[in-house]
Amino acid sequence: MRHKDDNKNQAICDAAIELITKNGFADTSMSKIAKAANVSPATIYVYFENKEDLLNKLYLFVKQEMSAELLNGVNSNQPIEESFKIIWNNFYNYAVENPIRFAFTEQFANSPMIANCRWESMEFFRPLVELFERGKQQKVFKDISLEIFKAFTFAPLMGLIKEHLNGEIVLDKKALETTYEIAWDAITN
Amino acid sequence: MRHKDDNKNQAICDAAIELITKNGFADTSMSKIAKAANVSPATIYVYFENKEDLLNKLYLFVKQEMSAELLNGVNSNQPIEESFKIIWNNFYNYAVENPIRFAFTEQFANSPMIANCRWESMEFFRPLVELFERGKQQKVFKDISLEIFKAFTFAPLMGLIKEHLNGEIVLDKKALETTYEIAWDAITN
Amino acid sequence: MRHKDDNKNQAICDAAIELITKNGFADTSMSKIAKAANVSPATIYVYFENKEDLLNKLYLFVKQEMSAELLNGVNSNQPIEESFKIIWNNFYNYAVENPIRFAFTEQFANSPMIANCRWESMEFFRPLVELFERGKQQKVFKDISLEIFKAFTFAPLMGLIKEHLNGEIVLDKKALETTYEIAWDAITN
Amino acid sequence: MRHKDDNKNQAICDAAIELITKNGFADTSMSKIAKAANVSPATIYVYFENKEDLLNKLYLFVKQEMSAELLNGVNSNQPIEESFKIIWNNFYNYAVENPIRFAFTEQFANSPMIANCRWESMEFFRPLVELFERGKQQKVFKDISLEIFKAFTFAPLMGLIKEHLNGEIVLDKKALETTYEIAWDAITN
DNA sequence: AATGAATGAGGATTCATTCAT
DNA sequence: AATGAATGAATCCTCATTCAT
Repeated sequence: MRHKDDNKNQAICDAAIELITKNGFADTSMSKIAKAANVSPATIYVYFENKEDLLNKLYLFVKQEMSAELLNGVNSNQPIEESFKIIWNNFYNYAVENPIRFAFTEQFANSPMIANCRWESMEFFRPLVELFERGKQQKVFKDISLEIFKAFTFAPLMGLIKEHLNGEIVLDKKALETTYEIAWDAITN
Repeated sequence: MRHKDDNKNQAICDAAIELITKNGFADTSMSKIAKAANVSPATIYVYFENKEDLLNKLYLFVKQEMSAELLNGVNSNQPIEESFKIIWNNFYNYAVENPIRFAFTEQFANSPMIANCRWESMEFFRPLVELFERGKQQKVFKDISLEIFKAFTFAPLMGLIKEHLNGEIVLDKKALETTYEIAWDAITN
Repeated sequence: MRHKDDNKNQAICDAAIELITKNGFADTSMSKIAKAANVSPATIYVYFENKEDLLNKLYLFVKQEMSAELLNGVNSNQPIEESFKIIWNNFYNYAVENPIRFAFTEQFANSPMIANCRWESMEFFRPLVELFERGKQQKVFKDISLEIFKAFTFAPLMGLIKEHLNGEIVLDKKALETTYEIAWDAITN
Repeated sequence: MRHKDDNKNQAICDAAIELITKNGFADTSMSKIAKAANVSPATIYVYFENKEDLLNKLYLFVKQEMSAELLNGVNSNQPIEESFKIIWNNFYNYAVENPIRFAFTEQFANSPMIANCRWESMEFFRPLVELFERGKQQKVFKDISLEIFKAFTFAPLMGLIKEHLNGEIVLDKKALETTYEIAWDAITN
């Protein structure tokens, strides 16, 4: 018996993410993924039940990876603002260093495929939610809902990053700092 | 020569938007659109060159319709804030009253299909851009770029509306007001 | 608008029946049928919903055709025996002249695909059932069920015809006559 | 060298027969057989050369088993009629107690897969043929061919059993007796 | 203008089989 | 002997589009 080849699995995932990001869901077929991954179409079905399963696992995988990067350097002994700023920069860095994966999650999140798969319900985003709660308790953050919090922190950041990656604007460190300040003011007392 | 039938055109557009929003691009074929519009597949090609053309025209059509609604009641003699607030509420009302069209544009905007089709380059969004410029000149708005302006006004609002339409939160008039205030503070001096 | 081409329909049916008879269900794919019928695979789906639909319609079509041939020359004013003998010979002639269609129905009838599709429930076989009932009333036939009647008339005949068509035996007019007499004796008082 | 495992062989055969009977040849793949037999697909190829080999061996295996049951209690010192009646009842009992295997052989026999595999050529059915010859010599049976003999004995019986197993009729001991009498009369002087 | 028929190309998935352990 | 991984070929079917009317 052969054992499953982790390289193959990774090759399939990478190929799928890249193709989807470049050409969209509609134009990304299992055969194309297979070809890009240098694998037989049938082999994909050794690792994933079907296309939907592949897509879902892909999304979860990237989100998980992203969340790990996001929380890099964060701990609960830091002042709220320090943690927040680290996350803010981590987010920017992850997106800029992994533009394809970032674009992939954005496209995925806005498709009807995973309407029911909420951000904060994911285990690996919990630390972020807890940070927010702690900030509220410490009266650092305004008394607003998590959703409004996100709406004035990550939503603007993500929008700007998208435009940056599309080449529509340049979001350099300085612009990032400006944006950070506006966001911070918007959510703090 | 007979005239093209506006009803048919409209039926095709409506069917396409609804199907795409409900099932995604990948599951929306020309035949399905035709069937949903009570029209022959061949008929679609009387009104649109091909699928890509249909999709693009669809997007432009909805965006145009949306922009008209957005500016409803706005004129350049009003104070900046009044105009802005009207637009803010128009946006909310349009999205809530046309959830399918709103979801359609969101899905479309995040797909690679129209990466090169910028918002403010569209003729019909010009009044909004002009309002922003006027606000900056009058020192009402901070001296920030249009993109940052959007990032702290429409981006948060759209995110919250999406969650509202998905049933994840309730964005009532009161919550809308709260959000408005945060946004207004974020972009004004 | 083009109108449906009866030749195409017929070509598909003929090709399907021939392939199935020659190679069996398992080896008869839609593409092979299409190729044999000189038609695109997609064209089959203009005439039939899917493979199952094609197969069922095929079976009904052949059975109907067969029943029409069977009753050729039969009328309710004839003596029972005359009618019966005509049907007997019609059956033989049909099978010998249409060996492929005959083999097709036999293969089909013994597959689990149409377990629920009973012979005599088909409208077009009714006259045969009625002949049997009349014969019983007139005390020509024994007082047995329709199933037993079939078991000693058509079942033996079909079995022998199959062997004849397979080249295992020769069922000439004389042997047919012998068989007829045994069958007739078996079911009559 | 380890021995081949008879349990595995049996499990594969049973699974194959059941699946084919339930779903037909077309829907019975090697993987499905393997899964149903709790065995790896590759394991099947330890016991059988390929799919065709498996199917043929399956058919022969069941036929052999069946013939052994058929002749149970028969010996050449009995009167012809006694032997015949025993076989008749054995047949019925086998079919009713092994409906799946019985249905399997029927389906198989009517498919083009084994068109060339004649009944009486099989070694294990020889005693039955010999009984027939002896009956003819003793002038018990009519002077008819083996095929006609079968046509009025086993063919009717098999047809009725099939309908019985399909739930279309009830073939109880009494009906079986009636049928037996008709058959016996049909083939005896 | 409008349309159902027609189609080659391609969709997702499963096939029978072999490989490497 | 036994097996899960691996696969090219084939499965059914749908696609975007064009044709003929």
